[in-house]
Amino acid sequence: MCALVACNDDVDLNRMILEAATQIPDGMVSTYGDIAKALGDVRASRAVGTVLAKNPRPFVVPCHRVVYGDGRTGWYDGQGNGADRKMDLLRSEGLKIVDGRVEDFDRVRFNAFETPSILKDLAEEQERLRALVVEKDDFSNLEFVAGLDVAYDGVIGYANIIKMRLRDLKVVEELDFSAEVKFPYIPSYLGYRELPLLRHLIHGDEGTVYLIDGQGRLHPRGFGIACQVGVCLNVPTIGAAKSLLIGDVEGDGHRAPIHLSGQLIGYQLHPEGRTRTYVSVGNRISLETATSICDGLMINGVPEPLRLAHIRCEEFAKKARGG
DNA sequence: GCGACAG
DNA sequence: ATCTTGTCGC
Repeated sequence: MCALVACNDDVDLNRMILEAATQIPDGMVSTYGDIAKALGDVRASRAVGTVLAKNPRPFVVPCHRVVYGDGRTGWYDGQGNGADRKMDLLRSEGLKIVDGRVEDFDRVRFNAFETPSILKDLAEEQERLRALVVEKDDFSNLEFVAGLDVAYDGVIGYANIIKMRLRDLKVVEELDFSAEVKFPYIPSYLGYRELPLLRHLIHGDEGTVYLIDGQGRLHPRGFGIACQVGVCLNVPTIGAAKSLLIGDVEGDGHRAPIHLSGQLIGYQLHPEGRTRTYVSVGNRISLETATSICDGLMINGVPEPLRLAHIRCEEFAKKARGG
């Protein structure tokens, strides 16, 4: 009997980024990339900037001490404003700023962060769980497809699931769930941002395959969000994304193969005159079945359950805001 | 100038 | 993903 597989889906990376920034002492600076590296992946540097730009506690969290990699001080409020304010604050802490750059950058650059290398841990977890992905049809009496999507309003994520009967595409179930999201968007770590929401909408109904808005095996570590949802909740899943994260498309046909390090990992679906959809295995399904199912759902240019879930979670977010 | 990466 | 005026096209 295959049980659910645990993964770190409750990481508060926003908090960890702010906590790292508080470690920069008065009179020193660091960079967005330095913090990202300390957290385990330099590719999170944009996310570090995004989170610090929305710093809820200025001064308590000295985000003004975080500058660009070349020593330019940059903006203060994340809206393209406050460059002078940031330079004044740094000067008041004893730093020299010339032409918008920190003087003696190397000498005042703090890099002794004490923080878990969390992103490295998560990437290793993805590599480990990837071995648990089942790439063959593992379900009986497939009767329903459920599409999931998430919309955002500030720190809150609004998730929705639309379940349809495959036979006639009739919507048979719909569910909402919202909660605070504590993990920023970082390419290749999307599952850690959205699984905490999606898990409340998935109950492993018999005869149901789940369509996830994002990649499955078409991922740098072969473990995109569709795999993570599938393995961690032990359900059949398909990854269907609107753009490519990795992989090479062969031609631009209606159903073009996508290769990753020489292996056939996905298909591009490209209906005439419409946008492309990139399909790959999430879990407990074969690539051929996953692709055929998606193909049959492209009645409005994108897989219909995802289109409806997208509309619904945006309405959900708007309504919750009071609009 | 090169590379640029799901939502 | 979200921020957003006017503009283009079915």
